[in-house]
Amino acid sequence: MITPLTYTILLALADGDRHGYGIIKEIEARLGPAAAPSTGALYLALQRMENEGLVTESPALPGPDEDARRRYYRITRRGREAVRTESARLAALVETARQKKLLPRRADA
Amino acid sequence: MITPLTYTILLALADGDRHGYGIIKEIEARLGPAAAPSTGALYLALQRMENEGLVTESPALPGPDEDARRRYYRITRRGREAVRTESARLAALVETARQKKLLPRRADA
DNA sequence: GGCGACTATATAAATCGCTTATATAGTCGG
DNA sequence: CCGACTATATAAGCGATTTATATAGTCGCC
Repeated sequence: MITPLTYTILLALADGDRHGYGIIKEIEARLGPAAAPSTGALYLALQRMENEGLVTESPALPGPDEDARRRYYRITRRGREAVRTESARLAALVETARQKKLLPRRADA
Repeated sequence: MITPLTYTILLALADGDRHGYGIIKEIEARLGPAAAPSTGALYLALQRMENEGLVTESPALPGPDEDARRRYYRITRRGREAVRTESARLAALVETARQKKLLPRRADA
């Protein structure tokens, strides 16, 4: 089981490479500011995830009109497997929550 | 944000009081053996959750044909709020995963 | 008659990830 | 000139889970 932060980061990287700060912005945009990790949590998590083989630093360098400090990350095959597996697990939890009437279901009570 | 284990336990208690071991069995039945916590994790989590006001020990005693060692737990109003809020958060994550094509959507590619 | 598996609760030690705080540094707007 | 934003990074501390262990009754199997 991957951690919630690991999952959120993998989800942010699922549709394209991003740099650390850009990951935070992607999470804010998709899930709201409350879901976004602090910089401390993010960069630590990226290091750990690189060691675990879930992401790699991409060789791409920042373009001339981008901030030169940026470091880009890419999801690996293992990372994609992990985010798929975890997504299925969460979908099962949400389905259980619906069965127990904790969430509204479309066209239902 | 509640922890994954806290969420799973609250979900198991959402539709009725259960004793500790019964919570494990409920999780196994709904989500598979891999999702079930160890006894160590469970009883520690129940203590913590009782301190946080998410569950209370119910005054109900085991019936004559039940194991006398059982201790029953009930979800509180705060616990129910917490599990609802977290369910909505997870549903948003799953929806994002679907948008990023990490999960099949019913009648869709 | 003993052994393993199941039911049932509980605690201790250790690990590990996150939180909070801090550091550096350039750019932009008021 | 100061605060906010972009951007990455590390340190110290906290807290939850993992793993291991303990106790104890019942049941089925060999």
